[in-house]
Amino acid sequence: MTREKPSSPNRARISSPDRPGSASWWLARGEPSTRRRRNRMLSLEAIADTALRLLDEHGIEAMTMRRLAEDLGCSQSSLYRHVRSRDELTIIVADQAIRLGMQAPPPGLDWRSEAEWLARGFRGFLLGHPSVALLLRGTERLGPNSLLGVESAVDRFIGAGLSPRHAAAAAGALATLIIGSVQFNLYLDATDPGEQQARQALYERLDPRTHPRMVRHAADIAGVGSEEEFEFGLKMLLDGIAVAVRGTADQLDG
Amino acid sequence: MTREKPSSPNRARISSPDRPGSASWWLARGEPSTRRRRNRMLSLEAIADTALRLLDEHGIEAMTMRRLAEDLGCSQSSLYRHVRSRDELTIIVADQAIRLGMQAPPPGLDWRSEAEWLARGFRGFLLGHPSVALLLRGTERLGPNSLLGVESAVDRFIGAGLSPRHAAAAAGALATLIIGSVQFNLYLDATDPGEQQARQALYERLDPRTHPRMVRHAADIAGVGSEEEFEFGLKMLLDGIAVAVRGTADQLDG
DNA sequence: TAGCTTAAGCGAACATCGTTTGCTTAAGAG
DNA sequence: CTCTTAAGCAAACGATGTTCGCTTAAGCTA
Repeated sequence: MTREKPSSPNRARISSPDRPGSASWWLARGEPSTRRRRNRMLSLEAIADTALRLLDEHGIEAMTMRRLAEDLGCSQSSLYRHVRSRDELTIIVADQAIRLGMQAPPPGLDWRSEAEWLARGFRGFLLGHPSVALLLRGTERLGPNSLLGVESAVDRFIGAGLSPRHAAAAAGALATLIIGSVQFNLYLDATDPGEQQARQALYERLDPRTHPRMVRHAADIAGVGSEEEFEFGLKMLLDGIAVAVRGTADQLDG
Repeated sequence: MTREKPSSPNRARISSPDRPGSASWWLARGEPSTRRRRNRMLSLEAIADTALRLLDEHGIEAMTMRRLAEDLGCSQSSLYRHVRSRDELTIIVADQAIRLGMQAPPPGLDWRSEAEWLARGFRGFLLGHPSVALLLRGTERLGPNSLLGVESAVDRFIGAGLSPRHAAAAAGALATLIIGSVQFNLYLDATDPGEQQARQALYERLDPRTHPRMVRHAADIAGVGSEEEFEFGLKMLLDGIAVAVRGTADQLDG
C-alpha cells in the first residue's frame, strides 16, 4: 500500500507549501510563485467567488462540493486540486467575505467613535449576509483578513493609550461581542415570532422566590431585541475600555 | 386487515406536542403527561445521558446516530421515536450539559463578585468539556436550562440597580463573552503550537505605515493567551456595567 | 380473560455528503 | 519533437441523517 516512492506523481495535489490553516498560508496563496502556470479552467479565486455567491443566494446548505462543481462547470474532484478540503474552503470563503465586509472608517474619529463605527458596520454587514455569519461560527480558524481586522482595532487601542496586551484583549472582546450578537440575532430571527411568546411562557413558570425580579419584569425583558442588546453591550464594553484608558493615562500622568 | 385509514398510523412519531426548539418544549418533556406509558426500553433521558457520555469520552465526531444506537443497544431508527432529529438531540444534550455545569454561587457576594464567580466557573466547565463547547457552537437555539442560567444573571443585575432591559443586555453580553472566549481558546489550542509562530509571521508582514504600533509590539501581542484575554475582557465588561449601575444610582439619588 | 388499538422497536433501504483513486490529456520546458 | 507534470475527470468509497413498512407487545375496553 504505502509506496516506497517518496514522490508519487499525484500525491500532493495542492501546490501551496503552507499548512492549510496557518496564518501565513492565505497570503502565500494567489501568487503562482513559480513559473509553472498551468491554470486551465479553475482557479482558487473562481472557486471562492462562486462559493460565496452560492452562500449568499441559496444559503449555507447549498454550499456543497457537488453544487459548487456544478455551478463552476467542473467535476467535484477537480475542486480538490485547488482546495485541500471543504473545511479549508470554508475558511477561505469566510475570510474573503470578511475582507469584502470591512470598510475603512472615516478619518478624524477618536478611538471610541471609530470602534463604534467599525463594530456597527461589521455587524450590519453580517446581518445582511446571514450565511457568512453562520460560516464564521463553523470555521475552526480565522483567515488572515479576519485577523487583520481584529489587529487593526488592536493598533487603534494601543494608540488610545492601552498597553499592547490590554489592547489585544479589548479587540478580542469586541470581536466576540459582535459575532456573538449576530449569531444570537440569527437563531432568534430564524424562528417564527412565536418564539418570544414561548420565552415569556418560560418566564412565567419561574419560581418567584428564586427569581423575584425576573417574574416582575418578564414582559419587559422578553421584549429586548438583539439590536438593543448589542448597542448596550457595546456601550458597556467601551465604557470599560475607557476606564482602562483613563487608568493608563492617570498612571502616566502621576 | 388493510384498513382504509387516511391518516397513516405512524405518521406523528413523537408524542410531545410542542415545536422542537421552542422554549416551552423542553419543560413539557419528561412528563409522560397522558396515562399512556409504553416505555419499553429507551427513554429520552437514557438517550441524552448516553449521548453526553459519548461526547465527553470520544469527542463530538463520535456522537452519531449509529454509534449512539450501538451504545444503547437499539437500532438507529428507534432513536427517532424519542427525538425528532439530530439537531434536536444536539439542543437537548447541550442543555443538559449546561445544567450539569452550572453551580450556585456562594451566598453573600456582591453583584460583581458573583458575576465573576459565575463567569469563571462556567468557562472552566466548558474548558473541561471541549465537546460541549463545540456543541454550543452548533446549536441553533438555547435550551431552557441555558436560558435559565442567563436569566439568573439578569435577575442579579436588576438587583444591582440596572433597569430590566439593561440587565438583560448585560447578561447577554456576559454570556457571549464567555462562550466566545472558550471557542477562541478551542481553535487556538486545537492546533500545534506553531500557530503562534504563524501569527507572528503574519504580523511581520504588516505594513509599518498602516499598523505602526502593531509591528512594534507584535511579539507581545502574539503572546496574549485566551485566559488573559478573557480575564481582561471580563474586567472591562464589568467595569462598564459598574458605570451603568453607578449611573442608575446617581439618577435615583439626584 | 379476550380482543382491539396503538406506539415502541426494527431491518433495510434512501438520498446525500466529503473524499479518494487511477486514469486521460494537454501545457510548458528542454 | 519529446518528456515531464499537473489539471481535470468518472466512478467509486465510506459515512452520515433520515424514512418506510413491518412486527410485537403493552394497555385499555368489554
